Amino acid sequence: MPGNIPDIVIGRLPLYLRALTRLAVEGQEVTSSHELGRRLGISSAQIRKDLSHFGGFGKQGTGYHIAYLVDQLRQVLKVDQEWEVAVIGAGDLGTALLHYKGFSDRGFRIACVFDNSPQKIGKNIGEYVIHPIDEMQKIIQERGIKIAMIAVPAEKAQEVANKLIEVGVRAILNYAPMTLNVPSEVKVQYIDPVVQMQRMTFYLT
Amino acid sequence: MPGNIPDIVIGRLPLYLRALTRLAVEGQEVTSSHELGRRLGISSAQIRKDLSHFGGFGKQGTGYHIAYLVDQLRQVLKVDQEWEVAVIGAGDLGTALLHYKGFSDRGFRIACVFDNSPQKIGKNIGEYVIHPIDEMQKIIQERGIKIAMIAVPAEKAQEVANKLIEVGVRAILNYAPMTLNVPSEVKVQYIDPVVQMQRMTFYLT
DNA sequence: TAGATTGTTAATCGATTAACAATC
DNA sequence: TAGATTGTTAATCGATTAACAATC
Repeated sequence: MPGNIPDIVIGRLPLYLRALTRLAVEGQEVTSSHELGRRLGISSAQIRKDLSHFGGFGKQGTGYHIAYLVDQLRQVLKVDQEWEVAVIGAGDLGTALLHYKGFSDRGFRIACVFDNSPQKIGKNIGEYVIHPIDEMQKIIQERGIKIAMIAVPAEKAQEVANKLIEVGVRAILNYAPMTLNVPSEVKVQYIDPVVQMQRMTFYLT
Repeated sequence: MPGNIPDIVIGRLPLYLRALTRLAVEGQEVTSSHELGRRLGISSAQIRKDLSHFGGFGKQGTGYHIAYLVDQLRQVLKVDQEWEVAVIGAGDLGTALLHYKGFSDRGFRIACVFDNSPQKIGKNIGEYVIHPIDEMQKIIQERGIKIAMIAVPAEKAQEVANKLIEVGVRAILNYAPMTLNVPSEVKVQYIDPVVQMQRMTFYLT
């Protein structure tokens, strides 16, 4: 199925899931493509079209049962399980990621953290011990970890990525401000706050 | 000019700028749409088309002079100046943002930080003093700040955004995991690492 | 039943790519 | 000159939207 579904559709599903979860927390049980669209700034037609790639989740006349749709979307996105994630880099950003409480109920759990600084190796951050980067490949391979977050300086990011891919990592969230070169079977997502701010300044007067 | 240029084109310019800056650091003086495209995983035709919206920056047969193109892109994106940015929320994430050194040479400077916790107000983070959130509107208005980063819990994000917009903020980088409701003259960009990871798990076997 | 909303088809809209004349 | 690469046009491709029959 993945083969014929546009990536741009997959990209919106997590937003639907997030908004639906929020509606559920607010105590609502049923919603419609119109209501969801209004909340997300997306047309109702697009939401129905997107969802229709995966099946008929709604009922004519009434809409979508939120708990059911959440469950289905979790299955589609494969976050009805908990993925172990490795964090590379224990600077300010790595530390913030380790402290972040928002991963666990959305399908992810940070499993380990690595850094190359002798001052940091062996130290604790919350419940985590910082491992030396030399042990990165061994540990990731042993645990079968498929997802990593790169929070190292830009100059080291490509090298780290290569090593991760070598031992089976297939999804990388890259916080380093540079484009990574990876084989086609590896997915990369980027977070660079400066890029996102530069996308807005153009519109400022 | 902004009116007729697709937003998706604007979205790629910061990536071009970032890659070009990197090439310059590596000591290169000239590049081509092919080389840039290879680095970014974008077709050369698309790069030429995107740039052509703003003028002819290259020379047939030779390509683009990097320093010149960097300069032009900075002007287009309006990051040939330094924008003051307000940070709302001084938790782990806010702290990481305040410590981050990568803003200043790309057009931004954090000007002030706000939090509502009595334990944090008045404390220092690096060179910054944490201001009470009650002073947020006054300070932002006085300084004429147009850009803010929201790093508060999801439940508070909409309220904070409303207050920011009230006093003139026109660009928001939202780290809270929720979609904001804003008037059309305000730009919002989102950073939610979980959303980005959920965009990759779909493709994992 | 009357009203509401889905899932889907066809039409529209917009973005990407291919190709090439111009020219450095 | 020969080779390379731009800027631009036209063709292709893909995504969004409008509309509506089906039906809860």
